[in-house]
Amino acid sequence: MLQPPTGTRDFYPAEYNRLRYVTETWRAVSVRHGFEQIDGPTFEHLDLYKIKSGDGIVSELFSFERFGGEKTYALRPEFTPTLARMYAARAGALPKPTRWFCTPTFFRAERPQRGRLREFSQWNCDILGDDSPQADAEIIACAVEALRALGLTSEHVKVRISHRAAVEQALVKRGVEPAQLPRWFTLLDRVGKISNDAFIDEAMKLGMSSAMSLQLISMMTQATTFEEPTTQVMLGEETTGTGPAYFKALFAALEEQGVADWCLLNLGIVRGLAYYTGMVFEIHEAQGALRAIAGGGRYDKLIELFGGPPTPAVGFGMGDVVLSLVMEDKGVMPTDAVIAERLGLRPDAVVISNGTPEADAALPRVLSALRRGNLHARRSGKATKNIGKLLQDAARMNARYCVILESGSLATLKDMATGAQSQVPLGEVVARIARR
RNA sequence: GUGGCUGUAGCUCAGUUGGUUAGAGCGCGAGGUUGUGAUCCUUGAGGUCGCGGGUUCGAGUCCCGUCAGCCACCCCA
Repeated sequence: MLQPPTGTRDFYPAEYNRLRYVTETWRAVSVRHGFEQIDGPTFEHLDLYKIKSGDGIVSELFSFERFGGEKTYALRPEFTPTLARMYAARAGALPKPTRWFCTPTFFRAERPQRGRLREFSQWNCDILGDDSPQADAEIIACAVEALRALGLTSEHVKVRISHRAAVEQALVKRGVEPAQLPRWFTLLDRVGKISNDAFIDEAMKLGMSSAMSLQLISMMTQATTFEEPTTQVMLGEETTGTGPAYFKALFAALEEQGVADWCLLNLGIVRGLAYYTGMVFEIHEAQGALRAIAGGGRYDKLIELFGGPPTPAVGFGMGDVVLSLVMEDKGVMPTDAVIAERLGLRPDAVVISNGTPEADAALPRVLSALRRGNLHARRSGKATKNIGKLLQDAARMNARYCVILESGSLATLKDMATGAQSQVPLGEVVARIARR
């Protein structure tokens, strides 16, 4: 049997509904938070992705040339370059701030694993043209509210927040030269993955004492709430100037938006490469299982890099794969029937015949009258004339009503939830089932 | 991309030290009984045992390769 390509998924109806449940929740939450939906091409010029990520990105992409063509394209592995390109092209005409979201599919040529596929859906939410801590908090709150809407709680998942300036400050304070900072960020990203001894070895090669390194490890691995004294001490000690003031404002805004209890300060969240300029965050399962559900932060230099005007920006991405796994692990993924109902897919009526020629003849007419009346109407695909089995089929379809045709003019209308039945002339069936 | 584990029906799994036409439950289809979602009875379809080689008189079972899934690296935009 032919298999789908590595790391891709077939979506049969139940799986497709689960995906839609997630993506439609993303969309609804985005709209409620004042974001407008956009989209771009599924593939871009390969060079677009080198601008932000360098040549090293190429091996992670699905890139291709058209037969006989000369240009090299790549399936989109992320949205930010497209967003930056689109924003830069019309920056002068766009409102400040601009709030955009999208929920498309992306493609990465990585080796698949649990929670990591080669094709996935990802929600992106960005605020462009607003450099305030309130904007940072709104971005975090929007991500959290989607998780809340999907049934997750602050017990299930945690937002871990860091700030590049705070981490840089901590490094500089321990004698690190600014030119060495990129190498340090790479090393800090490995805290927890390599042993403390291995970390200290590497740190000593970069010229830091083991005592200082231990302090650093401790700071990077602590995840504390904002109220905790250690947090205040850490922020007071490790950051200067706007640092403590920034976090105070951020936390106040998170508090105002009712998501502060989901959030922790964890300076160990470095978020890989260098285009983040300020606050960075990741959302993880509370015990640290799986990969990040979402990640994002502030990238104030990126729009310029893509040829636009200087524009502060903050945003995040949230993929469907890890999120769905966490929802299933936490038992908050609704049943197929509940999802179908929430998506508006529950049949209003299933029409069945009692097997007489008159009723059989009336069935198609009743069915199409219901459909013309803007109702979701089905018939059973079963060949049997057994009323019990046909009702069972209607129950399986989770229909609101079953219309049992008794003759060419009369039907029994059964409310499938209550079991209540009544006799109804065929001409009144649509009106009786119509929702008010 | 590197290394390891796994692979029997749509799903969950049986399948003796290699031995006849590879099984079960659920699900799916058809029929029967009861004019009401249940129960029960009968019955059908669906597998070249992931795929391809090899060893053997004989391979679902052993070996190699390959593909896919999972795990650890890597990466995480």
